[in-house]
Amino acid sequence: MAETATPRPKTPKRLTRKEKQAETRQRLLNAAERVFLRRGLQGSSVEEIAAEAGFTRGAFYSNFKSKDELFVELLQDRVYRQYAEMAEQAQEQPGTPRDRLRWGAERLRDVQKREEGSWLFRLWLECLTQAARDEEFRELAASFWSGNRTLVAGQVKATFKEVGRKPPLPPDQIATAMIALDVGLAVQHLVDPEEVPLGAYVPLFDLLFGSLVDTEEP
Amino acid sequence: MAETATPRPKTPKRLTRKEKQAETRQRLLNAAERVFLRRGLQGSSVEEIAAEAGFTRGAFYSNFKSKDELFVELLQDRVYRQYAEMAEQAQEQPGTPRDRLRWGAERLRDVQKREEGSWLFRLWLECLTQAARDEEFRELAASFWSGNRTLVAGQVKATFKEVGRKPPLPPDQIATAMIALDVGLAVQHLVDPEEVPLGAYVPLFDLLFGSLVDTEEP
DNA sequence: ACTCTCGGATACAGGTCTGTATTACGATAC
DNA sequence: GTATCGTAATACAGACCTGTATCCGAGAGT
Repeated sequence: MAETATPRPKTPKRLTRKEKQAETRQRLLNAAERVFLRRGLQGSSVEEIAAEAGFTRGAFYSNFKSKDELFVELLQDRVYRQYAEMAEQAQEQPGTPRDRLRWGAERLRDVQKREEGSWLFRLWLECLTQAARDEEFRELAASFWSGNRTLVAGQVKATFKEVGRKPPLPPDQIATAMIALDVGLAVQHLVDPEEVPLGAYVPLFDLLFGSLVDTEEP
Repeated sequence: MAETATPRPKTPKRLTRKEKQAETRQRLLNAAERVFLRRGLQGSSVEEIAAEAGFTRGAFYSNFKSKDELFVELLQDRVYRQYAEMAEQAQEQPGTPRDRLRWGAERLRDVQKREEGSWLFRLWLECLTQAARDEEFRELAASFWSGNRTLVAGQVKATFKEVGRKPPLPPDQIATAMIALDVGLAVQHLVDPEEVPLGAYVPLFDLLFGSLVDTEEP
């Protein structure tokens, strides 16, 4: 019904071919995520990924150059989407600096709580391990965290300005510490969810960073 | 010539056979460490490990049941040795609680600085990634960190008692945070040594945890 | 309708890995 | 000196994986 209503005679459905391929690509990416999670990056075979998506290797190789390439694309897609979203919302949070800090901690906690976020974290771990040996992956990880750090550092700086205090350390070092706490808690929670519950996120962020941004000195 | 000089007729050199095998084992472990570091856990083959040690697969299989078993033994051996040493020394550190905190941060930093420690950390990462998918590895990692956490928590508790203050959060949560900071900094440093230098360790630990244990409130 | 194109399937060549089963050789014991 | 024992070497069977090269069939253009 939509076709006849289209006024343009030139491109009624011209994308069908491309669209179909794009869908294949997406199915491969989704399948790859599942396979990577259960086999690891090195442990996954192109064959299994293709099969999981309902294709053969032929489809894979006509869409991607290699397994690594697919992995990088997958990770960038997923991670940037999630973080961009969070960064956006952070800007417009109301309340005192400390409130905003707690809000941020809650969000980081929720990311781990949601299955989707936990998957993502595991993929990151995969990337990290590869990064320990492989320059290309190291740069990927570095550029991602560098961007993140800059972002957080910006917020830290702005916050100190807002409360009219001088940061006790360079903002990017404080940002590094916040990221470190996030990563470190996530790692420990992954390994031992009982002993390191996600509930630890908020009180710890509040305890360690809260006093830095309080308007009042105790 | 040495034989005739031996006074004991019963056990002149009875261990030679066993000792030799023990050496083979050690050589395999050392070789495995090197191979794991350049290929990863999954990426390493039994063949390569054996070859690196100057043996064939035959030697491997008559000493270990599987690659995973060897890995676990390797990691436990290396890690426990290092941490045990540090924990021991920590007990007998002089100075104020804050001094001891800084000393601890310096030690954690130095572990990453020394090549040996950085290797160890990479092996841990390998284990961690495996732990994301494999129950057995998860338990290994969990038990290790659990022990560590208990240890640190004990120190935290004692320190608060010493300065006569009540911990703002349960000691084991604070311990979790300290471990998290260590892990998180190490990870970031691994990926991007320029942006996250090891020099950040001491000031950050001091900033975040120092005020908790000061005898004087500001 | 008639080709042309290209996404995906299939077949193939070559390589690597694991684990076991058998063997050889050197050290111990008698 | 000879028999024994056990460590490590070797041979082998089976599985799996990667890339490439080739083929087929369904949209797209005319």
